Amino acid sequence: MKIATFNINGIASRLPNLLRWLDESRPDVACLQELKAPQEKFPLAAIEAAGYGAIWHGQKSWNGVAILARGAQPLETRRDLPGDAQDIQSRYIEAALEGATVACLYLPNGNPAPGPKFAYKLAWFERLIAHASALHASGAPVVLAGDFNVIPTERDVYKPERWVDDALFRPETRAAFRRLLDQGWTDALRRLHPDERIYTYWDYFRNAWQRNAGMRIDHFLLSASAAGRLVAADVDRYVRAWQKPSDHAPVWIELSER
DNA sequence: ATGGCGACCGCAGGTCGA
Repeated sequence: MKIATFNINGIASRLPNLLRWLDESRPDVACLQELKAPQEKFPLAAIEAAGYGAIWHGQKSWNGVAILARGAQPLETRRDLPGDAQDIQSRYIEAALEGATVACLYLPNGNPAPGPKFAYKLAWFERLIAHASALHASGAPVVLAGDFNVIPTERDVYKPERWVDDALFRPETRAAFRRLLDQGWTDALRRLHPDERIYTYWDYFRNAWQRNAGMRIDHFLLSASAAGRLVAADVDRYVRAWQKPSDHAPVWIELSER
Protein backbone atom coordinates (compact mmCIF):
# COMPACT_ATOMS: atom_id res chain seq x y z
CA MET A 1 0.00 0.00 0.00
CA LYS A 2 1.50 3.29 -1.14
CA ILE A 3 0.48 6.25 1.03
CA ALA A 4 1.36 9.84 0.12
CA THR A 5 1.08 13.24 1.75
CA PHE A 6 1.06 16.50 -0.21
CA ASN A 7 0.53 20.07 0.95
CA ILE A 8 -0.97 21.38 -2.28
CA ASN A 9 -1.32 25.07 -1.28
CA GLY A 10 -4.76 25.61 -2.79
CA ILE A 11 -6.69 22.79 -4.46
CA ALA A 12 -8.36 25.16 -6.94
CA SER A 13 -5.14 26.51 -8.39
CA ARG A 14 -3.31 23.19 -8.02
CA LEU A 15 -5.89 20.82 -9.51
CA PRO A 16 -4.05 20.18 -12.82
CA ASN A 17 -0.84 19.38 -10.96
CA LEU A 18 -2.69 17.24 -8.43
CA LEU A 19 -4.39 15.15 -11.12
CA ARG A 20 -1.16 14.72 -13.07
CA TRP A 21 0.69 13.65 -9.93
CA LEU A 22 -2.03 11.15 -8.96
CA ASP A 23 -1.79 9.66 -12.45
CA GLU A 24 2.02 9.44 -12.44
CA SER A 25 2.71 8.49 -8.82
CA ARG A 26 -0.45 6.40 -8.33
CA PRO A 27 -0.66 6.41 -4.53
CA ASP A 28 -3.29 4.11 -3.01
CA VAL A 29 -3.95 6.76 -0.37
CA ALA A 30 -3.23 10.48 -0.64
CA CYS A 31 -3.39 12.89 2.29
CA LEU A 32 -3.77 16.51 1.20
CA GLN A 33 -3.31 19.70 3.21
CA GLU A 34 -4.00 23.37 2.59
CA LEU A 35 -7.03 22.90 0.36
CA LYS A 36 -7.79 26.60 0.93
CA ALA A 37 -11.35 25.92 -0.17
CA PRO A 38 -14.72 25.78 1.58
CA GLN A 39 -16.36 22.38 1.98
CA GLU A 40 -18.66 22.85 -1.03
CA LYS A 41 -15.82 23.84 -3.39
CA PHE A 42 -13.94 20.54 -3.20
CA PRO A 43 -13.55 19.25 -6.79
CA LEU A 44 -15.04 15.83 -6.07
CA ALA A 45 -16.04 15.09 -9.68
CA ALA A 46 -12.48 15.53 -10.94
CA ILE A 47 -11.07 13.45 -8.08
CA GLU A 48 -13.58 10.67 -8.73
CA ALA A 49 -12.87 10.80 -12.47
CA ALA A 50 -9.23 10.19 -11.57
CA GLY A 51 -10.33 7.00 -9.79
CA TYR A 52 -10.31 8.15 -6.16
CA GLY A 53 -12.87 8.27 -3.41
CA ALA A 54 -12.43 11.13 -0.96
CA ILE A 55 -13.31 12.60 2.40
CA TRP A 56 -12.38 16.16 3.21
CA HIS A 57 -12.76 18.92 5.76
CA GLY A 58 -12.73 22.29 4.04
CA GLN A 59 -12.57 25.85 5.29
CA LYS A 60 -12.92 29.15 3.51
CA SER A 61 -9.57 30.73 2.57
CA TRP A 62 -7.27 28.70 4.79
CA ASN A 63 -6.36 25.24 5.98
CA GLY A 64 -8.44 22.30 4.77
CA VAL A 65 -7.45 18.61 4.66
CA ALA A 66 -8.51 15.58 2.62
CA ILE A 67 -7.89 11.84 2.34
CA LEU A 68 -8.15 10.20 -1.09
CA ALA A 69 -8.22 6.45 -1.73
CA ARG A 70 -7.76 4.83 -5.13
CA GLY A 71 -10.74 2.70 -6.04
CA ALA A 72 -12.18 2.97 -2.54
CA GLN A 73 -14.14 5.22 -0.24
CA PRO A 74 -12.20 6.17 2.93
CA LEU A 75 -14.18 5.39 6.07
CA GLU A 76 -14.03 8.59 8.13
CA THR A 77 -13.23 8.01 11.80
CA ARG A 78 -12.62 11.66 12.81
CA ARG A 79 -12.76 15.10 11.23
CA ASP A 80 -11.28 17.08 14.14
CA LEU A 81 -8.55 16.67 16.67
CA PRO A 82 -10.19 16.13 20.08
CA GLY A 83 -9.56 18.41 23.02
CA ASP A 84 -10.86 21.86 22.04
CA ALA A 85 -14.46 22.30 20.93
CA GLN A 86 -13.75 25.99 20.25
CA ASP A 87 -11.13 25.23 17.60
CA ILE A 88 -12.77 25.69 14.20
CA GLN A 89 -9.66 25.39 12.02
CA SER A 90 -9.77 22.48 9.56
CA ARG A 91 -6.47 20.78 10.25
CA TYR A 92 -7.23 17.13 10.91
CA ILE A 93 -9.08 14.26 9.30
CA GLU A 94 -8.74 10.54 9.93
CA ALA A 95 -9.86 7.40 8.13
CA ALA A 96 -9.82 3.63 8.33
CA LEU A 97 -8.33 2.03 5.23
CA GLU A 98 -7.52 -1.65 4.74
CA GLY A 99 -7.19 -2.30 8.45
CA ALA A 100 -5.01 0.73 9.12
CA THR A 101 -5.81 4.13 10.58
CA VAL A 102 -4.55 7.05 8.50
CA ALA A 103 -4.47 10.50 10.08
CA CYS A 104 -4.01 13.50 7.78
CA LEU A 105 -2.88 16.56 9.69
CA TYR A 106 -1.83 20.14 9.10
CA LEU A 107 -0.11 21.38 12.23
CA PRO A 108 -0.18 25.17 12.69
CA ASN A 109 2.78 27.19 11.41
CA GLY A 110 3.06 29.19 14.63
CA ASN A 111 4.92 32.26 13.39
CA PRO A 112 5.62 34.80 14.64
CA ALA A 113 7.11 33.26 17.78
CA PRO A 114 6.62 33.97 20.56
CA GLY A 115 3.02 35.14 20.39
CA PRO A 116 -0.57 33.87 20.21
CA LYS A 117 0.03 31.92 17.00
CA PHE A 118 2.94 30.09 18.54
CA ALA A 119 0.85 29.37 21.64
CA TYR A 120 -1.86 27.93 19.38
CA LYS A 121 0.72 25.75 17.64
CA LEU A 122 1.99 24.34 20.93
CA ALA A 123 -1.55 23.80 22.25
CA TRP A 124 -2.51 21.99 19.03
CA PHE A 125 0.65 19.91 19.38
CA GLU A 126 -0.36 18.87 22.90
CA ARG A 127 -3.76 17.76 21.63
CA LEU A 128 -2.05 15.78 18.87
CA ILE A 129 0.30 14.12 21.37
CA ALA A 130 -2.67 13.12 23.54
CA HIS A 131 -4.67 11.71 20.63
CA ALA A 132 -1.63 9.99 19.12
CA SER A 133 -1.05 8.25 22.43
CA ALA A 134 -4.55 6.78 22.28
CA LEU A 135 -4.11 5.75 18.66
CA HIS A 136 -0.78 4.08 19.31
CA ALA A 137 -2.11 2.26 22.35
CA SER A 138 -4.69 0.49 20.18
CA GLY A 139 -1.90 -1.65 18.70
CA ALA A 140 -3.40 -1.43 15.22
CA PRO A 141 -1.32 -0.03 12.34
CA VAL A 142 -1.49 3.77 12.44
CA VAL A 143 0.00 6.29 10.03
CA LEU A 144 0.27 9.95 11.02
CA ALA A 145 0.85 11.84 7.78
CA GLY A 146 0.98 15.47 6.88
CA ASP A 147 2.54 18.88 7.13
CA PHE A 148 3.80 19.00 10.72
CA ASN A 149 5.47 22.40 10.29
CA VAL A 150 8.36 20.94 12.28
CA ILE A 151 12.02 20.82 11.25
CA PRO A 152 13.00 17.88 13.44
CA THR A 153 16.80 18.26 13.46
CA GLU A 154 19.62 20.42 12.16
CA ARG A 155 20.13 18.19 9.16
CA ASP A 156 16.54 18.78 8.04
CA VAL A 157 17.11 22.37 6.91
CA TYR A 158 19.60 23.93 4.52
CA LYS A 159 20.94 26.51 6.97
CA PRO A 160 19.86 25.72 10.54
CA GLU A 161 21.40 28.82 12.12
CA ARG A 162 18.94 31.02 10.20
CA TRP A 163 15.94 29.20 11.63
CA VAL A 164 16.69 28.91 15.34
CA ASP A 165 14.08 31.51 16.30
CA ASP A 166 11.48 30.32 13.81
CA ALA A 167 8.34 28.54 15.01
CA LEU A 168 9.24 25.52 12.85
CA PHE A 169 12.58 25.00 14.55
CA ARG A 170 12.39 26.54 18.01
CA PRO A 171 13.37 24.31 20.94
CA GLU A 172 9.75 24.03 22.15
CA THR A 173 8.66 22.76 18.73
CA ARG A 174 11.44 20.23 18.41
CA ALA A 175 10.88 19.07 21.98
CA ALA A 176 7.18 18.47 21.31
CA PHE A 177 8.03 16.46 18.19
CA ARG A 178 10.55 14.46 20.22
CA ARG A 179 7.93 13.71 22.88
CA LEU A 180 5.57 12.51 20.17
CA LEU A 181 8.24 10.23 18.69
CA ASP A 182 9.06 8.90 22.15
CA GLN A 183 5.59 7.36 22.35
CA GLY A 184 7.03 4.82 19.93
CA TRP A 185 6.47 6.35 16.50
CA THR A 186 8.91 5.80 13.65
CA ASP A 187 9.92 8.70 11.38
CA ALA A 188 9.58 6.72 8.15
CA LEU A 189 11.77 8.85 5.87
CA ARG A 190 14.62 8.92 8.39
CA ARG A 191 14.31 5.21 9.14
CA LEU A 192 15.07 4.34 5.52
CA HIS A 193 17.36 7.28 4.71
CA PRO A 194 19.24 8.03 7.94
CA ASP A 195 22.01 10.18 6.48
CA GLU A 196 20.50 11.74 3.37
CA ARG A 197 19.67 15.38 2.91
CA ILE A 198 15.89 15.21 2.47
CA TYR A 199 13.69 18.23 1.88
CA THR A 200 9.95 18.43 1.28
CA TYR A 201 9.47 22.21 1.11
CA TRP A 202 11.21 24.97 -0.80
CA ASP A 203 10.29 28.62 -0.39
CA TYR A 204 8.92 30.42 -3.46
CA PHE A 205 11.42 33.22 -2.72
CA ARG A 206 15.10 33.67 -3.37
CA ASN A 207 15.35 30.87 -5.91
CA ALA A 208 15.06 28.42 -3.03
CA TRP A 209 14.23 25.49 -5.30
CA GLN A 210 17.10 26.18 -7.70
CA ARG A 211 19.50 26.48 -4.75
CA ASN A 212 18.00 23.45 -2.99
CA ALA A 213 17.45 25.70 0.03
CA GLY A 214 14.74 23.52 1.52
CA MET A 215 13.53 21.94 4.70
CA ARG A 216 11.93 18.67 5.74
CA ILE A 217 8.60 19.47 7.40
CA ASP A 218 6.20 16.92 5.87
CA HIS A 219 6.40 13.65 7.77
CA PHE A 220 5.17 10.10 8.14
CA LEU A 221 5.07 8.75 11.67
CA LEU A 222 4.35 5.03 11.90
CA SER A 223 3.09 3.01 14.85
CA ALA A 224 5.07 -0.12 15.67
CA SER A 225 2.84 -2.45 13.70
CA ALA A 226 2.95 -0.14 10.67
CA ALA A 227 6.71 0.44 10.91
CA GLY A 228 7.27 -3.30 10.62
CA ARG A 229 5.74 -3.16 7.15
CA LEU A 230 7.75 -0.19 5.86
CA VAL A 231 9.55 -1.11 2.62
CA ALA A 232 10.12 2.22 0.82
CA ALA A 233 9.83 5.98 1.30
CA ASP A 234 10.76 8.97 -0.82
CA VAL A 235 9.92 12.50 -1.97
CA ASP A 236 8.42 13.16 -5.43
CA ARG A 237 10.76 16.08 -5.98
CA TYR A 238 9.98 16.30 -9.70
CA VAL A 239 6.54 17.74 -8.87
CA ARG A 240 8.16 20.82 -7.31
CA ALA A 241 9.77 21.60 -10.71
CA TRP A 242 6.44 21.70 -12.60
CA GLN A 243 4.71 24.87 -13.72
CA LYS A 244 2.65 26.56 -11.00
CA PRO A 245 3.96 24.23 -8.29
CA SER A 246 3.03 24.05 -4.64
CA ASP A 247 5.91 25.10 -2.40
CA HIS A 248 5.80 21.53 -1.00
CA ALA A 249 6.60 18.30 -2.84
CA PRO A 250 4.64 15.07 -2.26
CA VAL A 251 6.13 12.52 0.14
CA TRP A 252 5.23 8.84 0.11
CA ILE A 253 5.79 5.52 1.84
CA GLU A 254 5.17 1.94 0.78
CA LEU A 255 3.87 -0.58 3.31
CA SER A 256 3.97 -4.31 2.57
CA GLU A 257 0.69 -6.18 2.60
CA ARG A 258 -0.21 -7.85 5.86
C1' DA B 1 17.32 41.76 9.14
C1' DT B 2 14.31 42.29 5.57
C1' DG B 3 11.63 41.12 1.73
C1' DG B 4 10.78 38.26 -1.51
C1' DC B 5 6.35 34.94 -3.99
C1' DG B 6 1.84 32.86 -4.37
C1' DA B 7 -2.87 32.20 -2.85
C1' DC B 8 -6.86 33.73 -0.56
C1' DC B 9 -11.16 37.15 -0.85
C1' DG B 10 -13.16 40.13 -3.79
C1' DC B 11 -12.14 44.16 -6.50
C1' DA B 12 -7.80 46.97 -3.55
C1' DG B 13 -4.88 45.70 -0.93
C1' DG B 14 -4.74 43.27 3.52
C1' DT B 15 -3.62 38.69 5.34
C1' DC B 16 -1.45 34.39 5.59
C1' DG B 17 2.02 30.95 4.86
C1' DA B 18 7.08 28.99 6.37
